[in-house]
Amino acid sequence: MTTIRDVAKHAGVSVATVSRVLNGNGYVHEDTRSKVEQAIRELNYTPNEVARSLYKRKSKLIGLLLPDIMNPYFPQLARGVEDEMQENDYRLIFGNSDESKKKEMEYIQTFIQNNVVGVISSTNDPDADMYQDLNIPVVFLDRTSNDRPSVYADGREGGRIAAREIVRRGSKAITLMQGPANVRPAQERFEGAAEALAEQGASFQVLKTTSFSLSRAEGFAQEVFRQYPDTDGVIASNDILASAVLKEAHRLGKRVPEDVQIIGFDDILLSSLLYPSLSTIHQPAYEMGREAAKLLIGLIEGERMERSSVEFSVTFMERQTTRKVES
Amino acid sequence: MTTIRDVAKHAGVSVATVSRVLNGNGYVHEDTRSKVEQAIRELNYTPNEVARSLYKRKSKLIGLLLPDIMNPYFPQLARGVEDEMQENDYRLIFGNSDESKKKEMEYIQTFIQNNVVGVISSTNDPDADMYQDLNIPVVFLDRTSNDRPSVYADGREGGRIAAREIVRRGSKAITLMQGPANVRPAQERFEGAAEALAEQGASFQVLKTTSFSLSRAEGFAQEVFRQYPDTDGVIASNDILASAVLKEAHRLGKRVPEDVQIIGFDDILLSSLLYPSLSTIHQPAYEMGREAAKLLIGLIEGERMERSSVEFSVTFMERQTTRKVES
DNA sequence: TCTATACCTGTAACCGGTTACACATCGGTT
DNA sequence: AACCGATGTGTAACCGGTTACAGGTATAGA
Repeated sequence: MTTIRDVAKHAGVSVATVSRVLNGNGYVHEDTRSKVEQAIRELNYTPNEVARSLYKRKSKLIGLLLPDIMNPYFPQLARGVEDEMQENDYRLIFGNSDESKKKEMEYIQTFIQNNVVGVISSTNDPDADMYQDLNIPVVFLDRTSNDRPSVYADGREGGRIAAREIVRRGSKAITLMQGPANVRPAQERFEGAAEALAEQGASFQVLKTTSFSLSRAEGFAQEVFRQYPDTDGVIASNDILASAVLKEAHRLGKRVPEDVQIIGFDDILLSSLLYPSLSTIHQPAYEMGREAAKLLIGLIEGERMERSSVEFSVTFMERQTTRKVES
Repeated sequence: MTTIRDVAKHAGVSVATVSRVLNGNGYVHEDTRSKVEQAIRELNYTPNEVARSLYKRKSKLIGLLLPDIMNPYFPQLARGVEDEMQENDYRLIFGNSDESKKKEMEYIQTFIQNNVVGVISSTNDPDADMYQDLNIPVVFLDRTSNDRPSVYADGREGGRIAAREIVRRGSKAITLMQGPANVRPAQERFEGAAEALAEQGASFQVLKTTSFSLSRAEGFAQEVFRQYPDTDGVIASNDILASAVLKEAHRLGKRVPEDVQIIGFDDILLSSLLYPSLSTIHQPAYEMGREAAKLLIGLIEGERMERSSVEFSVTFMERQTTRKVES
C-alpha cells in the first residue's frame, strides 16, 4: 500500500508538503505542487481515510439505521439518503434494526466506534439515552421527535384523509387495521383515521395487527372478513396489508371497489402494479430520505439550520380500489 | 471520549495490560483482569475501531455494492448479507452502483480507503482491473465470474424451465422479453429461454427492453401487445416487467392465463400479492445473500474454502398466470 | 541597509489503539 | 542453592495521516 511517505520520497519533499497539496491548505510553491501531484498520479496514491479519521476524530461516514430493508417502503428512503450522501462524498454504514432496541444500540455503538459524523435513524424511541447522549448530529427519519431534527410525513393527516375519502365514497362498515403498537407512524395513521371516522359519525371496527411481514399479512387479511364479514371498506396501515386484503377479497369473490373499498398507506411500487391498482396515501419516501441527508449534512458542516425538522405532506392517490365520485 | 489511557489510569495499570484484557491475549493476572474490567465498566469504555484498524491494517467493515436497492429484488440479497455479517460482528458500507462502472470504481476506492476487509459486489464486469487488483477477498453476488468466488442462481436453467413450462401449458405465440444488454443475469435467462424454445420448435418473438425501472416497464409491456398482438405467452426477464405485462393484459381485456400466460423471474414479494398471482422462477435471494456473506467471511478469516463458488438452483413457482396441466 | 511580512518547507508530536521486547517474579527441579 | 520456564507487567515504537511550530528565503518598504 502506498503511503504519504512514499509519495513524499518519490517527489523529494516532506510528508507535510504532500499533506498540504492533498488538502489544499497552507503555502505550497506551484512547482512543488506539480511535482507532488505527479508523484501521486504515478504511484496511484489515495490517502488512507482511517489514519485521517483517527487524527481528526471524524470521518466521512454516516450511520443509517432502518427497521427492515426488505419492507418495500424503506429502500426508497435508503436510496434517497444514499444519493444525497454520495453526492457529498459521505459513505453509509447501514444496519437493520428490526424495530429492536437491542440491535439499535449495538449499531449506534459501532457507529461511534467507527467515528461516524452523523446518524440517520428510524427509531420508535428518539428520546432514548443512546440518542440523547450522542454528541454527533442525529436526524430521525420517518419518525418524529419533539426536540431533535426529524423528517417525517404527516401520518395523522394521512389517516384523516383516508377516512374522509372512504366515507365520501360510500363505505358504511369500515374496518380500520391498526398496525403494530410499537411502530409510531402506524399508530399516528390509525389515530388520524379513527378521529376522522368518529367525527363523521361513521361506524367502524378495529383490527389490531402486530406485524408488517408478508406471511402475517395474509392471516390478518383473512381476519378482517372473518371477524367483520359485512366490511365494505378497509383502511390498512400500509400497502402490504392492503394488498393482502385485496387478494383475500378476490379469493372470497368480493368485487373491489364495488363491494369493498380499500385504501393503503405508503404508495410503494407494488401498489400501482396491482390489479385493480391500489388507492393509497402517498408518502414521498425518496424525497424524505434525501431531505434527511441534506439536513444531517447541514448539521455536520455546522450550518445554522433555520428549520430543524421537516414535515412532508401526504396525498391521496386515487386509483382503482376506491369508487369514482364527483368532487 | 474515553480512551484506553483513561482506563489504564483508572485501573492503575499500563495501556498494554488493558489491551491484553480487551483482546484476551497474553498473560494477565486474574486480579488485574477484574480491576481492568471494572474500570472499563465504570468508564463505559469501548475501544476506538479506527485506531485499531489503523494499526492492524484491517477493520470489521465490509463493502457491499448493489445495482439499485429500490429494485425489489436487491433488498433481499442485502438483508441476507447484512444478517450474516451482523451475526459475525462485521458492518457494511453500502452503495448503489446503478450498473455504472464509474460509480463502482468510486465505491471500491473508498472501501479501500476505509480498510474494508472484503467486498461483495453485483457487478457486470468481475474481470475489471478494479477487482483483479484488489488484494482483499471479493465475492460476486448474483453474478458469475470464472475464476473468482461468486454466488449466483442458475439463470440459464431458469430460462429453460420458464420456456418448457409455458410451452407445456400450451402457449403457441410466445414473446420473450430480453433484459438490458449489459445486465448479465438478464442475458443468461434470455439465452436459456431462447435455447429451450428453439429446441422445442416453439415459435417466438423477442422484445428487447433496456431498463428494469417501473416507469419504463409499462411502456415495454405495451410494446409487447402492440408489436405482437397475437402473443399468447410472455416470458419476462423479471417480475416487475411481468407485472407490467399482466396489468397491460388486464387493460386490454385479455384473460390471464386463458388468453395469455405470463412467467416472471425473481419471485419478489409483489409476485404472490398480485391477482392473479404471478407464476415465476424463484431465486432464493435472501439465502444467496447469506451464502455470499458466509463465503466472504471464510475467505477473510483464512479458512481454506473447498468450494469457492456456489450456484443456487431455481424453481418454478406455479401460481395463477399459467394454466393448470397434468404432470 | 535594515526590517517586516509573505511565502515555502521540514521536523516532530499527535490521534488511540496493538504488540515486540525487556524485565521482574514465582514455583518447581535438580 | 542454582536454574529454568511460565507468568505478569510496563515502555516505547508503530500504523498513516495532520498540523503546530520553527526556520529559511524573497520582496517590499523605511
